[in-house]
Amino acid sequence: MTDTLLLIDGHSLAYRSFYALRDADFTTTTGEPVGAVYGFVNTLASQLGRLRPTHVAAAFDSSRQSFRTALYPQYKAGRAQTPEEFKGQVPLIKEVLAALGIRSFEVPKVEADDVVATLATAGAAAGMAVLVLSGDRDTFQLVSDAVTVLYPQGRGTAAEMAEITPAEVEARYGVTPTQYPDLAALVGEHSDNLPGVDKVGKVTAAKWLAEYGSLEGLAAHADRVKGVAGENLRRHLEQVKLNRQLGELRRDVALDVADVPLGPDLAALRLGAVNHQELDLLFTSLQFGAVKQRLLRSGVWDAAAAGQPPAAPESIKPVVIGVRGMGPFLREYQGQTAGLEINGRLTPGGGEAWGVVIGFGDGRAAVLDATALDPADEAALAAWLRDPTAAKAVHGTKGAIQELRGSGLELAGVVFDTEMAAYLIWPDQRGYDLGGLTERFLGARLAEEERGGQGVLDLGDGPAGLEQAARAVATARLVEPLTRELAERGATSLLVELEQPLTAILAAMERAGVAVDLERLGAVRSELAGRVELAERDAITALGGKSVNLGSPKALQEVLFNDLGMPKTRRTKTGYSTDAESLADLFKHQPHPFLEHLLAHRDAIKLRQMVDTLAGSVQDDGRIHTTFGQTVAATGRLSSSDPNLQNIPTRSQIGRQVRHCFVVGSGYAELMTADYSQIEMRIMAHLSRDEALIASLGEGEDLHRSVAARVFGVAPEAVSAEQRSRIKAMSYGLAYGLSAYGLSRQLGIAQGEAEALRNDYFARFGGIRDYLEGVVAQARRDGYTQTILGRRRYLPDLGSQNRQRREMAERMALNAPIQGSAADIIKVAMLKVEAALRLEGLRSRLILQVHDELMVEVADAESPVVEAVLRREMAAAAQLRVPLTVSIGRGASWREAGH
DNA sequence: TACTATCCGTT
DNA sequence: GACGTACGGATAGTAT
Repeated sequence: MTDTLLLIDGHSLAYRSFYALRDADFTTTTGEPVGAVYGFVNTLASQLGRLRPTHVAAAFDSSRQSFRTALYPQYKAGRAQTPEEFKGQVPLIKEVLAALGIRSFEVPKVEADDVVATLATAGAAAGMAVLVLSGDRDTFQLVSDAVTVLYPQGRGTAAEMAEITPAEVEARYGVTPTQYPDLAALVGEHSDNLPGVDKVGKVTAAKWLAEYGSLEGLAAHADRVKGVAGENLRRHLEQVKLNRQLGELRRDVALDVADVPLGPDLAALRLGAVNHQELDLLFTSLQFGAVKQRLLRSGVWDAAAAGQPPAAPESIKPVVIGVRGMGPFLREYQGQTAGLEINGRLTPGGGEAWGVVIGFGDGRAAVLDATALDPADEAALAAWLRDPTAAKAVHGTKGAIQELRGSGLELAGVVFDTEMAAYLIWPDQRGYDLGGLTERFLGARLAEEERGGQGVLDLGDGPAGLEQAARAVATARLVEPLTRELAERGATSLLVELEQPLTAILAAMERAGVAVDLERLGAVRSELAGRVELAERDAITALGGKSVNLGSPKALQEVLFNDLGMPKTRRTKTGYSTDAESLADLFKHQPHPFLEHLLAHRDAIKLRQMVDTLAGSVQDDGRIHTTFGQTVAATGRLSSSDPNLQNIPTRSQIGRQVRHCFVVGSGYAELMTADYSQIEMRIMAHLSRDEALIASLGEGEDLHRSVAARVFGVAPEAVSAEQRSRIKAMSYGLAYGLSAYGLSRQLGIAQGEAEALRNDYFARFGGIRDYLEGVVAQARRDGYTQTILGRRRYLPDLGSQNRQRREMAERMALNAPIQGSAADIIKVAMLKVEAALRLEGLRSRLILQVHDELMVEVADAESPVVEAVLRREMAAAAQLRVPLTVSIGRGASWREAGH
């Protein structure tokens, strides 16, 4: 099988993509233009899939200056300036290529074409089939039996690629590829600012070359050429010779690939492993949702892997043993950490397990059908699973706990969660699939199921269960490299002492759930449904009977900006914004009743939908069981989903009615919530050591009033409501990296006024200013921010040339230590509270966490001691330079227990 | 059916 | 032209 080398003229392809998509307003939500990157990657994806190369490289121009401009300063003169939006995208393209394991070359003083020519020549000499992807006809001189140029036909990124073979060059130009530069020199190239011979096009040029063999031959006999064209030739001969010299591609460019006697080391260009982490990160920031799948679907990396054993990842092909051998098998590996993989399914607050796979680093695995074990085996398995001294590694412990628990099995002794470890290493990633970790850390791939089936496992040595077995083995093998990686980042104790112990608590909280009063929920629903109808009727009336889909931003734009002729609002990707803030602005200018009814409708319909979802989430036990995400939020917070119980309304009256539907369950006396008061400002005080802020956080003071008093230089009692609310917005804004502009908008004041407020604030709280400046500087230096427990967030964009990306990263740097430290603290508190509740032998249980708040379902008569536990343990979760204060609420519903 | 865009709830 | 973090989730609209 011949190796195929694909060479990409990066600049040419990127430029085409740029112009093809520049009018499409192809930007991220932060406004960064990414059309060229998108077009490039898509073209790459389709061409890789079609051409299936084994080796790939790309070349870029290093600058406009090259040996050609040195020879002929007017070379390519007159071309428009390279647009800035384009320049900014080239590094991104290179980053994508790098993540895909594709080398990019950029060599000073030569153009991308010369690099391509050098590699093409070397590839052909090495017996490879060479494909050159370029929109520059100069590359036609490279065409040979071994080298084919793929030349885009027409515009756009979906353009067909013509395959330029020697025959195709002949057909198009009537010359051989070797003669092509001679022809080009005669005809000239307008875009390169190279004038050709007047009256000479490709037909005449080809005729001459056929007659004299080459430009050299033609020049030697120029006097014999007849007609006006002949005269023009003689007059322009020097220019033609120069053209020829400039058009010749260099094939001897020194490249930073190890040179072997015959040229560059092409083995280095072989497709290898994709850096999924890097790629995911890039595509997330570029907001390329589906592009990765399209890319990887081409399968060339898989092909590369299969075709070349030494460099390619090997498959983990476990040796699967049968159930009968389980006992001896486990004894054999006593003391070693087992990889545990559960075959099962999750349900709200629980799950079920039907298969258990136990694998070890040496590649052997036991595949057990949990539903068909004989009693002795079942007891042995259950004992092993719950044995805290039998060390296990699991990818996603919480899921395993829930599935096993649903089948009556207890899990203990998990010493390492590979998913959690990966999260602590790269908290910004979207997900942490085991296959990706296996590739990244083991250079191997998971063996795939050979027969279609999930479901019940075959016993023993059949192919079924192979994938699970491979996953168990991979999990065991990942422990060592991940442990090393964690240690290097100082995250070992976060994993072992914080996150892993927390997992069991979260599992129990999910299992417990929150009781719901469905009757009450139904009443709220009715009220909301009434509001929806009323608002809809009123809205239509306000439009004079015209019916419109109030849920469609597009339809609303039509009504607002065309029918009603309202002034245009903030621009969005698809038109003009119709969000609540914009509508409020419109109402100020033009108080049309439609706007009010629209807002009322939106509120009501959203809430009604939320209520419906909640009602639908109530399980047979009358409770809602959320799922907590422990490896989702980049700052270290938990997330909640299916349903999300961390965004239940609390601000509006009707919203609080929804909270009133979450109630204490039967067998319990009341709900108790415990909030950290202003935890983010306390962390700010701790981290900044600002004396004034520390003083403002003294016992029993109203923080915002106290800060306002200091900023405005008045007594706390003299602070007006307005002053207090401005300072509150200012304080919280700071923790998020707020700008003067943002502050002015939020407070509805002039930007200058906001600026002045900010200056006053910092004049009194200089420590905060110094801290905030320092935190960004340090993050830029270290590459990451850190929380009080050493949780890191890596922010490579702090060094970005792109201002929007950089400023976004700066705000993340400001916020991550604060939000993340708060997350650390409440996680510690959860461990301490749980331990104390168990120690005191209480039946009360943690059931919810909402970032700075814990909810406990309190058993009869336990209320005082639970309150004491919450106050004591939450306050003791961290020793800051200011006290951690906790406020407690209690009642029969969340609303009553709330604050 | 899968994905993006917009909007909005919480902290 | 953008301009406060971190999420989950709904609907509408479009692409496949």
